[in-house]
Amino acid sequence: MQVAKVIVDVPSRQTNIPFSYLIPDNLSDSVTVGMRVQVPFGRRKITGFVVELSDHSDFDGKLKPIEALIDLTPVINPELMDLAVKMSQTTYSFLISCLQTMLPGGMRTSFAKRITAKSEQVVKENDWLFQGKSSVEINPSTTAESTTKKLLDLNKSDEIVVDYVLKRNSSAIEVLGIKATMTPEQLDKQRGLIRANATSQHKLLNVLSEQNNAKLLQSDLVKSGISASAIKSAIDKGWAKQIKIHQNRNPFMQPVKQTSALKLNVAQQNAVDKVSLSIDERDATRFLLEGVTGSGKTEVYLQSMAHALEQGRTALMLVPEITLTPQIVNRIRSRFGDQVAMLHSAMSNGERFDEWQRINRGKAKVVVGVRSAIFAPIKNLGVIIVDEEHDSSYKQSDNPRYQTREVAKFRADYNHCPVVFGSATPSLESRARAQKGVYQLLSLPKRINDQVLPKVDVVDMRQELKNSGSLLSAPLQEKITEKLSRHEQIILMLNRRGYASFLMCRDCGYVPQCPNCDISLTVHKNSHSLQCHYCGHQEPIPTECPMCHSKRIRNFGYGSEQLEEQVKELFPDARTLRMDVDTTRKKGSHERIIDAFANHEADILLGTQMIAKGLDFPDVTLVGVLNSDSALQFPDFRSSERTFELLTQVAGRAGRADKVGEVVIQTYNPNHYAIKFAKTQDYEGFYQKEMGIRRLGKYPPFYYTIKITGNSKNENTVMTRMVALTSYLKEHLSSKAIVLGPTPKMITRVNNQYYYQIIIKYRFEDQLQSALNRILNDSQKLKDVQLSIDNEPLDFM
DNA sequence: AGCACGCCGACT
DNA sequence: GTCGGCGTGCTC
Repeated sequence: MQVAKVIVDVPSRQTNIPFSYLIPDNLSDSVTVGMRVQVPFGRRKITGFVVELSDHSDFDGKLKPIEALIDLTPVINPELMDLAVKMSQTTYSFLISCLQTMLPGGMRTSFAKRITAKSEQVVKENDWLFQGKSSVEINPSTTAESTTKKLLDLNKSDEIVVDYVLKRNSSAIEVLGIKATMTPEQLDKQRGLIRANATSQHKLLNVLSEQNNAKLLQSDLVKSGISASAIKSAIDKGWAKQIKIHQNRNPFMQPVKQTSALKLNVAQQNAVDKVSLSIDERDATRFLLEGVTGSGKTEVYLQSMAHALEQGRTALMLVPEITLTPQIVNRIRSRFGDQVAMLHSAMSNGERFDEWQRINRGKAKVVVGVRSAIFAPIKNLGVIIVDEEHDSSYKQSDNPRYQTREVAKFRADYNHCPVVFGSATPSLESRARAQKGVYQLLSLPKRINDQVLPKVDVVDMRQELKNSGSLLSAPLQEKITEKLSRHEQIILMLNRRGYASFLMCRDCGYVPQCPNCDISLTVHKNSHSLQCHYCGHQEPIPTECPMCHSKRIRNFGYGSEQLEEQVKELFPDARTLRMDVDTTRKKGSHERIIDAFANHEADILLGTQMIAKGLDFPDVTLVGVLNSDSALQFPDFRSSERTFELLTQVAGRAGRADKVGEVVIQTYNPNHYAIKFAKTQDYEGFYQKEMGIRRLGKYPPFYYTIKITGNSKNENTVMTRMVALTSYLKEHLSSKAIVLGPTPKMITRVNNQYYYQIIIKYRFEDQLQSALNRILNDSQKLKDVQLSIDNEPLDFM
């Protein structure tokens, strides 16, 4: 008997165990661990991952056979299989979720329900469903309840057959395009029929007649300034027809010039030597590479990776979400050429699938990517680089809540290779480990070419408030004027957390709240609506106060939109660019804004955090942080660390070329240590001070932490359950463990669900994992409260 | 998560 | 009497 143990694609606690299936004879040679299979499960058909092959099963019932193979080669290799199991244990999440997150998005398969009528009569009677066809496909997750009921009836009366068809939503390599249907002569005549000022349509006519036989990509046309509506009207007017183009995807836009290794300074050379030695000796040393912006960390990464390749091994480099710009990728590709594969969230599903496939086939020797790239199926790793290791995007915020740094260590152990964690402002956890000798510390103390650090001014906004109340302090305004007159560029950053603009009645103080959540609604000017950032609720902006009917209901607080308005008022001649979630929502718009600013199409770039990181504009000589301390307002133990990090990062943006940069930090807490150390760019000073505070507060890195969140639509139910959990935990953990709570979350109600949390702080608790698993299992039965566990949460909020 | 079975209220 | 509400439990 040949049996495959399968983890089925049903994310629930009861199905979080392998199910046994018979391997039919025709598949007996092909089924391997790590492949996905199609199996019957109850009445349904679903996908699953083969996790083990065996000659027997412990299940007493009758085994069903595997129906089909989805993959011809394993998609999860043995290393990743081990990792998935370990990860599901440490993150308290389902094994199936871990396996799924390892695959590139778009490779997920799902089943569509196919409804087939048993007779012509049935088709006719149910035109709402069949619309003349004898068989239709239905997506189970988007089917309305009323439809489901009707289908059930039809099924009962034996009028239809329901089965399932596999839907593979990967690699849709088809993109929209158009092709001319008229000859150039005919197109010429069309010119007379459209308005002279319809520039977009004229342009399109030119392109159509010049490239009369070509298949034109819609995205290329839009890029060259032809509007989508012009394309649409071209199709309507019969100039061209819409076609689907099979595109050979290549995520790298242009070819890059080959570059070679740069000369290293003493500290850099030392770092490269240490890492190389560790690669040669195949030991899984963890390095912490600490060096300020401009100290040449990237060159150390590149030469370490080059060394791994020389030894016939491979390299994996991780960068934070927003830092993975074409600039960075090109720098890596210029060194390693076509052996580089890139995995980035801004790529399309299809592009990522292609890159993943190249890696899985062993065609790529270097992988560069964001968080999820840590699961790239690259074999024979020689070195792993985690750049900006403190960055919060390395922790996944939903299940499985893994920390990329920890996954990197697992893979390093498995491959016997070193990991290099690099940062100008390392996380306290990593820096403390370096202190204890768990990580090996490598320092790059000097900036390349002995560039001077920018000059940082701190402006006390409490004084400024008395004077004007403007967002921009007088000293900052002066500096902006000065830089503008010299045609130098400026970056203004607004830390938007908690500073979104809301509506308030000037007469009675009423602030519109979200009906589903405990939070005020945010004003969105461009869509002219009030929106809730937590549940997505939208409503129109009222013209009068619903409470007191006053007309004096106005914006309050500052968003980047308000900032832009104010800047335009104060500096009418300056050209501004805004970069925030609103202006970067569309794919590629992020790059477009960066390029535009780099090309001096604007004098002032303003926006939120995302402009702080990784960008390199040599002509920026002034950076202003308008509300540097808004993070400090948050009651969270990491708020100082975040503030310091952010300010240090932004300061690094100013004056990287020959010009000395200036930084203006506006704050209401000029005496806060995070601000003071940021002013002098003194990471080590900050580290010492912050460690003292963490020790006193029994926070990480002195204690490990776990956050348990519970939610329910009834506030009392969650509260009682969480109180019970707290006493259970106190009973089952040692007296040294600290169990805090339960406390309502800062925003207690979201989407009409009430959220409460418990924090556990501990050092050594061997009973913890089993206690938490028991809690999760029990909560399966009592499903009035939803529980989720976050191991080493980023915040306690 | 689905999907079915099963046990109690308001209706042709 | 039955249709249908959703609580409970299983899926190899």
